[in-house]
Amino acid sequence: MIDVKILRNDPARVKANCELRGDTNVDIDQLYADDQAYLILVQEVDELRQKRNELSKLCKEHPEARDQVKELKVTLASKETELNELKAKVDEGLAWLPNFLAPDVPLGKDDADNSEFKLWGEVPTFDFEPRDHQELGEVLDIIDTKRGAKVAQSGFYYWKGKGAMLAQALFFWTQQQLVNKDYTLFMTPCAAKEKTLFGTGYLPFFADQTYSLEGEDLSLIGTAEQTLVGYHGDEILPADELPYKYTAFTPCFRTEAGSYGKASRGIHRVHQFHKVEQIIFCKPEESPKWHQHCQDNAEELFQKLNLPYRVVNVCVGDMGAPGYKKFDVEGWFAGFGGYRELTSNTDLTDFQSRRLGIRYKNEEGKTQFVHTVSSTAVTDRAICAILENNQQADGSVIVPEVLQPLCGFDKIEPK
RNA sequence: GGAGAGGUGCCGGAGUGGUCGAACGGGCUCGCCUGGAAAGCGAGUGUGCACGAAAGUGUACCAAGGGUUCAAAUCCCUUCCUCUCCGCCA
Repeated sequence: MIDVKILRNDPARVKANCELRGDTNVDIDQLYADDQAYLILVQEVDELRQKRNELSKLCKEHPEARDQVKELKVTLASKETELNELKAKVDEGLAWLPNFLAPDVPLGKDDADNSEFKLWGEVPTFDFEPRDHQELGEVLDIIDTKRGAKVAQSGFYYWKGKGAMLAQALFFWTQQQLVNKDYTLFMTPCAAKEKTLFGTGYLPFFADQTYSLEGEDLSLIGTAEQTLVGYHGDEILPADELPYKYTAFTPCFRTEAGSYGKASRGIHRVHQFHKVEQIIFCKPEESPKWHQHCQDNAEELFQKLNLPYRVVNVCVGDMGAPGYKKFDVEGWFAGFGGYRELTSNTDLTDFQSRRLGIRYKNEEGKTQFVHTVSSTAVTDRAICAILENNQQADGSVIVPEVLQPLCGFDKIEPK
C-alpha cells in the first residue's frame, strides 16, 4: 500500500506509476475524488460528533437537551454510514494500487525484457546429450511425479531416496549458511489468515494463486515471506535492534491457475515446492543495502554449489505489484539448455509494512514504517539445476562438494 | 471434543453508566543529586484520522461487530481469541 498522502498531494505521480505498471484496475481520478469527498465528510462528521458530545454533557442538568441530541443523532447516523462507505471504497482502491518503482527498473512487459547485468560460472559442456531433471529423476529414481499425481494431484511430486536426502541436505546447509550470517531461523505455520496475505500483498493481487481452506479464514502459505513478515504485524520494533534478519524453510503452495503449458516439464512449476527464505526488516534508508546483502547471500550459495548463473534486473512487467525493485538469479540448466529462474529478491520498501502496521521509532522519536526485503535463498529448483549440470554420461550425478558431508554420499547412481 | 476463567496503555493491574484516554505500580525518557554509578527527588511518557506553520484543537479507539441510553471500558446480544483442567493424539 502506498501512502494516501502521496495520492492527495501528487495524484499525477500515482497515475504515471500505474500507467507504467500497466496492470492496475483502479480509476485514479475517481479514487482521488472519493478521497477528497472523504476528507470533507470526515470534518463534517467530527463536527457533528463534537456537537453531540457537548450537548450530551448538558443533559444531566438540562434534561430538555435530550431531544436535541436525539435529533442530531439521526443526521449523524446517516453521515456516518456515508462516511464508512466512502472510506471502504477508498481503502479498496488503495489496496489495489501497486508500489512505486525504483528509478532503474527496466521497462518491458515480460521476463524477456529483464536486463542481465551479471554472469557467473562456467556453463558445463558434455560429450553426450544431457538429460533434463525430469528424465534424470526417473533414471535415478529420485523424483516421482506419477505417484505425486496419484496421491495428491498433477503438480505434486515426491523426492525419493538419495534425491530426498540431497534435498534435505541442501535446505539444511542453506539454513546453516544463513544462521552463520546472523539470521534468526524459524519454523513457521504453513497456513495464514487473510489479514496476513493481504498485508504481505499477496491479496488481492495473487488471489487466484492461493489455496484457501474451506470454511476457515486460512490459506496455505505461498511462501514463508507471508508468515515471517506477518510475524511483526501491528508492532513497533526497537530501532536499535534493526535490522531483523530472518530465515525459514517451508513448503510453498501455489495453485498456478492459468499457467498450464508454461514450461511445465519436470518439476519447475508445481503446486508445492520448498524454499529457504530470507526476510529483512530494516530502516527505510537501508533497504537498498539489505536488498544487496540478500543478493550477495543468494549468489554466494550458488557459487559454493558451483552452479553457473546470471542475474537479471527484473522489468516492470515481470514484477509483482508490491515490488519496488527485484533481482532474479537464473541458473544454468544443462538439460534444458538455458537459464531459468532460481530465486527472486525483492525490495518491497514500505508496501508491506504499511499494510501490516510494522513500524519503528526513528531518531527523532517519530514512528515510521520499516522497509522489508524478501529474498529466496534456495528452492527445489536448485536441486534440479544440480542434477542437470552435474550429470555424467551414465546418468549418475555428482553431489556438490559442500553437500557431501551432509548427504553421506558423493554420487547418485541409476538404480 | 467436554468443563471453566478471561480479553483494558510498553508491562502488571484498577476501574461496573457521565467528572475515564483511563487510578496505582513497574518500565522508559529528561532533569536534579553524585567524582562516577545506585538509591532518592521532580517532570514527562498511547495510537489513528482531520484541521493547523506550530503550539494545539477536535474526533475515534479499553478484543471485534451490533444493541440499549442524552451518555458505555462499564449494561445486553453475537463473534473471535487466549488461558486452565479433562479426553484424544504426532
